[in-house]
Amino acid sequence: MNHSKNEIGAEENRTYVSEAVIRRLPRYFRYLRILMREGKMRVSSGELADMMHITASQIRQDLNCFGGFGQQGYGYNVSYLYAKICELLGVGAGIRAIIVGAGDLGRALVRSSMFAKRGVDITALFDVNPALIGRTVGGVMIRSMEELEPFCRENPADMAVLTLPKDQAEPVADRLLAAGIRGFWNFTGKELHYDDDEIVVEEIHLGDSLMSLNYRLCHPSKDAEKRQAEIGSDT
Amino acid sequence: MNHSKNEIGAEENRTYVSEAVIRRLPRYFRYLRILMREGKMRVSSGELADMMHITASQIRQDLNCFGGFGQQGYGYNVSYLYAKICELLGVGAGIRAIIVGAGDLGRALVRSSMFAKRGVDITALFDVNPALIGRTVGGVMIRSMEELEPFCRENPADMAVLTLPKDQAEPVADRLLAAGIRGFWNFTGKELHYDDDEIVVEEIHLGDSLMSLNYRLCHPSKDAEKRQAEIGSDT
DNA sequence: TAGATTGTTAATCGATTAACAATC
DNA sequence: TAGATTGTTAATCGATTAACAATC
Repeated sequence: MNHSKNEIGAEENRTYVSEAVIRRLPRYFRYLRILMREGKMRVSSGELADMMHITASQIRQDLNCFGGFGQQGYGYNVSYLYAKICELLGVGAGIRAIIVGAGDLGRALVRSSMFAKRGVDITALFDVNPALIGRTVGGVMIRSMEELEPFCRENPADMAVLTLPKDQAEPVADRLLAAGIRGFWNFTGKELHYDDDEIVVEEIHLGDSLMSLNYRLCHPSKDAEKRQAEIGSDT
Repeated sequence: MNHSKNEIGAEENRTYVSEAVIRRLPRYFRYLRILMREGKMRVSSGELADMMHITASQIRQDLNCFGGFGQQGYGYNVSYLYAKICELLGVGAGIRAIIVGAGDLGRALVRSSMFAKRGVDITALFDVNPALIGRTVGGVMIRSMEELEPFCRENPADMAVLTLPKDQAEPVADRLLAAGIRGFWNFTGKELHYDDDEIVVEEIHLGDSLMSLNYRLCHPSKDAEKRQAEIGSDT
């Protein structure tokens, strides 16, 4: 990723892009990949909508935030649209990340193909545990936390993946900010909030996700309740 | 969890509860725990709002979906409200889960304290890999995929955590549905969609989350851009 | 009682959907 | 040209915020 300037895209008529739209971009990315794998050349908003379980209107509206990627009467060219979405999502921008915390989760992440697939380069792993330091996981060396600042000076990173214990999240995030890191992928469960809108935080709260599932399991929708009752009276 | 009937709560004047509200409930759960740990007896919507970076109005609106948990002029009793939220989220309902896929992620999850903390009981792990079968991780035995149906017959589970390869997600989910499972915590990256609204799916798409972070790193907000430009001209 | 803070209604804001003219 | 499908505006829907009366 280019660290000296931040000019983007060129022609794009970027107005304000809502959070909701941003969250759908990776889904477009994934479904377009499926179409490419299937060898489809073109796709209409209607077809894509059926695949993705959203409306065609929403797709056209979303894509038009970034420019006219389609063609009237034809639809969208799959590989062209895919290329555009990749560009938007920074695939190929050479984004560099470090992982802080080499516990079960940190190690599972670095061993996965997730980062490579999306063009994110993991340059280092850090941990406090002396038993881990020096070991290599998924081709990445585990370093001491003392090396954090000197390493970042030599190898500027765009983001840090936080997979360390909750109580260390805030102090470590502060060190990372001081070391020039501007993005956090935060798995710690301790939410990070900054006023500065140059600092980007993506929270992954697995516990919250689990509980929302629990809620829906415990509180069936009215329709489901009704059906359940009918089954009950059948027996 | 009670498998024979699905009566809920009792007095609650449950109308429709939106997805947005459901997703905030686990946050209330977490922040109330913090207040309890600190020994606070009462909290006002304003105080809680400051902690959570949301508006007091939203908190009052949210909680009133489920009934009047507060008291005018006083605020909310922390432990009472916490108990109510726990009840809503099914903590203590004895929810039972199995994990399908004992790879890095499946093993990382079962070894974490996440499930225990939220009253979810992991009763089994399943995998196809003969080298893993019979081993115990986080106190849970890894079983063969052939045991899936017989095990579920003997030990009905409420949900399955899907941590297996993408291409197996759909066929395995179908087997689980046939075996009576109604909830999926889906880490596979292959989205599951069912018409039946008794079937609950919670998608965790780590790749999508990472990409949305990438997007925001590559596209600084207008404010941030302006500031960046000023810094640039200073040097 | 006076002060505080909820519960709840009304106003605002934003996101989704529908409709259709533009155009390939 | 006729048919298809986008780009875009307008209508609808839902969620958030503001306001204030109820009440502890």
